Amino acid sequence: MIFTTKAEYGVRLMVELGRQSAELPVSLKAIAESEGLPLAYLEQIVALLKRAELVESTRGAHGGYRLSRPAESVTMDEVVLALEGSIAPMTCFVEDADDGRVLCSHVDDHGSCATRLLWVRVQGGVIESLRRTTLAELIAFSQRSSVDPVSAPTDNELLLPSVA
Amino acid sequence: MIFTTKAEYGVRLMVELGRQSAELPVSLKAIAESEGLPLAYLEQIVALLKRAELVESTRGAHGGYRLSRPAESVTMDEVVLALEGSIAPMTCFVEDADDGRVLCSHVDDHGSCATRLLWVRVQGGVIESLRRTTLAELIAFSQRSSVDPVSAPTDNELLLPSVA
DNA sequence: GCCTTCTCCTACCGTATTGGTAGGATTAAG
DNA sequence: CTTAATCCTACCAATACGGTAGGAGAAGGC
Repeated sequence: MIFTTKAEYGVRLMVELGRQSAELPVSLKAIAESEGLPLAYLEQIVALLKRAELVESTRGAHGGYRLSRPAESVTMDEVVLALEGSIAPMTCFVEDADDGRVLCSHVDDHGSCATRLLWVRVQGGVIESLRRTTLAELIAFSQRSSVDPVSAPTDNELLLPSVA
Repeated sequence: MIFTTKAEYGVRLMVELGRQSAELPVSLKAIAESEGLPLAYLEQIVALLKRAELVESTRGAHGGYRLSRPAESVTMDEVVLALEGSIAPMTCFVEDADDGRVLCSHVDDHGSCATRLLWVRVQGGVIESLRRTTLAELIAFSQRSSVDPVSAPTDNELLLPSVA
């Protein structure tokens, strides 16, 4: 599995925020109910989004969360990165902050382990497909399928960005 | 993390097999020693590769494993799929064998959950980057960097297939 | 004021998966 | 008949995942 439920719930949370008008904040309770997700867990997840400055909050009664920026300018690699912490294909893929070297258990024998080429490409593929997708696209998609479930697009259709 | 050590060790195992001449089999013990991996664990992993008919084995003394096909014709999506079982971005991404429908906890309210668009694209990105890479490429890469560690290519170089 | 509705913070916890070990049975070469 | 290998299956410790629990602050409504 590539992503955990943090990414799943967090993205759905962002979509729900985007469906509302950007002015008045939405409470987590409302989102938890409409999405059928546990409130206490959503609280932890939204904290990650706030730390990344993807959402803003107002406390107290009638408070809640709203998007910091318009959904069109939010790319999903930002969102998923904030939620998952990193997008690494493999445990050994921990970049050292100093020199950016990729650590690997097999680093002493060869210059770099044989699988490095592969994981770098995979990581690139994931990040690129995330970056090509904006939050606005997901919001449009969710509205489309909720209004008319029958017109749900095929997987092939999904692979092409709707904004060419 | 996208992949487990099964994929890591399994790919390295395939690379080691490819480095040898394809005729005489290589024992797991030799690979375990040269790669510094636990033998008993490698046995389980190579069983996955054998089940997928990516390697063949001969039992008894002087036995071992060898590639079933030339490394040029082996794409890494086959290998990783055999090792990991599936390449799914999310828990809800379990295709039912019957109708291929993607299950999702949120499937009852909307036609499909809002994140489906995103996960389909990510899955496509991963599989595509795996499929563009052949085992032969990894073998060539491992020989290159073991002979001359200094000439290790940059990450940008890695992103482009060496066979255009 | 003070009650309610929110965000915010942190500690805990059951369960499943991961990353192995252990022990043996089977097969073939010398 | 010993040795070197594949094969098979059960077990196990640690970690991460997916939450719960319980509260402490902040802002409106009355």
